[in-house]
Amino acid sequence: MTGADLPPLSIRPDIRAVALAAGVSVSTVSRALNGYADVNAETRKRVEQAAETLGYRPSHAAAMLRRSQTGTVTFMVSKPWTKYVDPYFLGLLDGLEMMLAAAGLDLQVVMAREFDREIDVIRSAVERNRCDALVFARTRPEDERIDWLEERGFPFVTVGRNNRNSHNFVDRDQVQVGLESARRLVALGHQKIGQLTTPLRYTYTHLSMQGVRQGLDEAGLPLDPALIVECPLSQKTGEEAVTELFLRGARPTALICGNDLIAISAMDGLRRLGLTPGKDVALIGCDDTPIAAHMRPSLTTFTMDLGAMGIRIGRMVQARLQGQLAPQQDLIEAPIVL
Amino acid sequence: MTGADLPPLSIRPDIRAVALAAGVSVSTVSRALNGYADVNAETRKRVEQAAETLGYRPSHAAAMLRRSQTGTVTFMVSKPWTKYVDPYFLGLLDGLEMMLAAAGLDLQVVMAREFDREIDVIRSAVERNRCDALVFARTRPEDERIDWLEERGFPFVTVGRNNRNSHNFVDRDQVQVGLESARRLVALGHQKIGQLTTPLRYTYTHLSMQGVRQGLDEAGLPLDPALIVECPLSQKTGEEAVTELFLRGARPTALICGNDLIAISAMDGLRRLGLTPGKDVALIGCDDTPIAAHMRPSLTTFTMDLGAMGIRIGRMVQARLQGQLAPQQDLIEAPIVL
DNA sequence: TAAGATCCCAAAAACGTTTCTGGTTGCGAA
DNA sequence: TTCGCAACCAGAAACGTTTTTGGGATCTTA
Repeated sequence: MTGADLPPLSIRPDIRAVALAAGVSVSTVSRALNGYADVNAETRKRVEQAAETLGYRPSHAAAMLRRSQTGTVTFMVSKPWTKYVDPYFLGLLDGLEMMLAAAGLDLQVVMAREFDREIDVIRSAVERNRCDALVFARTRPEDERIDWLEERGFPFVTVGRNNRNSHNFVDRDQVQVGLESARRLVALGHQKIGQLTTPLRYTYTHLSMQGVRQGLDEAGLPLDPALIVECPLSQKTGEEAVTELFLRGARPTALICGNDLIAISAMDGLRRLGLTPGKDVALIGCDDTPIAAHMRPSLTTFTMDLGAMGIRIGRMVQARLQGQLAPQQDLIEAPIVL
Repeated sequence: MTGADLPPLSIRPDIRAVALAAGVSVSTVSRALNGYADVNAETRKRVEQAAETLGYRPSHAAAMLRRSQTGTVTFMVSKPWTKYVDPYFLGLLDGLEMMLAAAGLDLQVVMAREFDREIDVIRSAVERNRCDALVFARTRPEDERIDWLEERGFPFVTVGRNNRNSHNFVDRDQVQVGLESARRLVALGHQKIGQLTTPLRYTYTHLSMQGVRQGLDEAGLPLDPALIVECPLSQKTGEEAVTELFLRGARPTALICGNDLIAISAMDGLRRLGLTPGKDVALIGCDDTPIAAHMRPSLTTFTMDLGAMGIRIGRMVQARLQGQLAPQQDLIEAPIVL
């Protein structure tokens, strides 16, 4: 007994160490711990016991190398639009991470800092094999990201649709949102209803506008293009839009806003013009940001269970990763909140 | 020529394939591509050329297995407090991701959904060897997470301090914030200055209060404990606090609020009591959430460059990962915004 | 009792890198 | 010429799993 062959103490235990301790082979340990069927119940217990007492943690890298997968899904956030639309982001991430963690998957976050780099970021992520699936939002009617991924058969889920909708997505029922907005304002007697829309490059903007159009149609009201302004995603976006609107002589009595920030900054714009928001011009928002609830006048908006949305995305990712190829698509309702 | 030995087409090329194409050994390819010195310039060029034309992407899993590291840093977000403090989160993540990406590191996000699970989440992350470093916020004076990690020598950076400060951290200069808040209100003639603080379990709350106390001292004003209410991180937090304050008979003429949401909901509370925020009771916030800028009355608050903060964190992580052991600590200023 | 089946498990071959060890060249100095 | 040294590179041994292959028991069935 020289002691030279003693196993090193307090070092991360191998799968070999577990096998030794349990008195079985390495392969049996692997099968036992991974829940394969062809291992005796008692043997499995012995292995689990050994792993437990040794504090064995399988090496992720090794497992992933062998299985040739990564065990992570990547969420790409497009920076330019998130700065002012934060709440959207975290709630979603929360639900998503919960589902993924339960499935043993990691969540990675990458940022696309410029609009036209989004495709590069995606390409890099999949070509370097850093993830098994992708999630991203702000889809466009013609979305090269979707095209590229579909072409390659790489798993992904989007928040929002494109004009083909042959892939996995989750989306708010934007048409319904637009429709309800219009109906509500019509019911209040408004005839000249304006729209401060989110950027037109995004699909959801068009869907929302489609809903509004439908609502106006129902009421026999015309759709006046002069009452529509596209708003960029900036801090004072609504204020500038309102100014532009009234400068060109349009006099809406109500405004349907693409999101809460547009609505809230539009209020500033109205005040600057000497108008009282909520009285002279009715406003309706969309998003239910936490702070919006404290605005005066209070803002009517549409809420959404982002956590639930994230969970559904997580489920879709999982299903897709388990080989389910038929596209899953989910529209979630966005109840109005006064 | 049977064709049987033809290399398979359109399959992910090996490092072996590159070696073959470049007419050099596998190890040379590795050293060439990883920028080692002992490889002839011309050879290196040939290797890079071959890798390029083959579209070679090294397998992350294999490299990480061999190097026995993960190439990712994990950001833990504690859910309970983020729901209403979103902006804090994304800006930080943005800067951090930028630095990490530049260093070839991945950013992973995990959520701690319950307060007392934070340590479990951290333990799991490091024990399962899923990351090379950790980042988290909401530090407490006695923070078991910090203790645990320090004990183990695992690299990490926090947003915020504990009562020992022997580790890497980035923080806003909270004392300064409190001090300036108090000075400002004192200068406006206020004598009875209340505080609606963030939860006392966090270090930054105490630092901020310390600053306020210092400001009051300077002016020879007493610190009245009856004017202080601790606010949980909820939607109506400030409103409830104000109600409690006035119910117990305290009549502050100014309120220093721990964050913008507290301040904004406190306005609601004041209105409910028949008081006019900004006139009857002055308010001062902290955080500069994007929407707060549109409040009426407008809110004085403290801003912070979160992106820069994230970048500094990223730098610290990198330095630590490269073996720099001396703790780096950074206080960033938080200018007041009216 | 022999012949399959069935149930477990061991051995070994991957997975694709990095790094350690050592060997071959070419060159200047002894 | 010989030796030593530097520069460059090849070979092979890891890294820690999973999965394939195959084989020895044990159990059924005829």
